[in-house]
Amino acid sequence: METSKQYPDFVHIGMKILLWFEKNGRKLPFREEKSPYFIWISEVIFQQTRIQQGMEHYLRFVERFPTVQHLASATEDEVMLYWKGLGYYSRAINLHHAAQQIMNDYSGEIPSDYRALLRLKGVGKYIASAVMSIAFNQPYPAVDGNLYRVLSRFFCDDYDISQSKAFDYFSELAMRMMPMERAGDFNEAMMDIGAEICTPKNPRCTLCPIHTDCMAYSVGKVLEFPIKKKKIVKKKETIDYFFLHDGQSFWAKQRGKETFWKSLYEFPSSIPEKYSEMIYDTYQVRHQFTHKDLTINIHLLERKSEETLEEMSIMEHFEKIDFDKMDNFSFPKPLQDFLRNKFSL
DNA sequence: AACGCGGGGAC
DNA sequence: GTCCCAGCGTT
Repeated sequence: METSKQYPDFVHIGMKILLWFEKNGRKLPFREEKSPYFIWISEVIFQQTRIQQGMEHYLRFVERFPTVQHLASATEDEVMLYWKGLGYYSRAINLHHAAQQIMNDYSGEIPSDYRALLRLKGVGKYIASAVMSIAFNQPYPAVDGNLYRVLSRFFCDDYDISQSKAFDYFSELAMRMMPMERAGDFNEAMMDIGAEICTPKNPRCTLCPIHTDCMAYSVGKVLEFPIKKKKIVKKKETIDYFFLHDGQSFWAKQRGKETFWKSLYEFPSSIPEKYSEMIYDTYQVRHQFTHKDLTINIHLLERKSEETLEEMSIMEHFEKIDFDKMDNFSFPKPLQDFLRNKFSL
């Protein structure tokens, strides 16, 4: 098979992209000084989150944890507090763990080595390549969904992106375009084109610096790419919660790390049979996950004295949380909304 | 190789 | 409401 370094036959396309990027690239805070730490954090936060959606979280996060040292020495609960609302909570747990790996194994310095980066929790081939290219200007292609879309359209390539081999395949294509001495700029430029021009729907092709070279554009088939053969199967699931409070506090418990909403807090999921008559209302909310359609029933129980509540054996593993202290805990979005709407907090 | 994991924007 | 977006860890 031909290798990219031997056949950089589309590098003139990469040059067009760089020229466009210098005038039209997004100005983002972590692009100012190219600090490996800020690049790493931004890649983890924005890997599956749009810039607009996660920017406030990013700014808060790096203000509170400005260095690897700050992040490593924080408690996991505090890290979760700054991650609250971003979703995919294992990212935060892994990020925290990786910060401690960097303290222990690399004296607090982000390693400038692809293999070493891959050993960090939460760092896969994409983030390792992004850090290597953007922070250290090494020629690694940052292959993500943007790149699949831009390249499959540019080359009119029907390679199935749901196959795991697609990563290597499109890495090869990217390397044929990349001006080697400006890998970081090239990768950032491709992300910007994918996010703002070569979008999944309503692509703004005429603004694209390479649309006159784009093979899908030339035959009017842009929207047919990329090809993804595997489709998502959505499952249904129901959760019952029992909301107990004494007017000042309510009961909650931290979730485990087995399934979704890792390490976030939730309400009791069951109560002794004899208390079911205390239910006076049920608040139902549907919540859409990518792979799951969740129905949440929050059963409100009549206000009881603290003594009564403490007697209930089910309460043993739960914490009593004051309504006015709830911001110190990380709740899933629907439970946060419930608390805010139902009790106007 | 297959599966689970969030939340928000566009329409 | 419905549809869409995506890398990483685990198994």
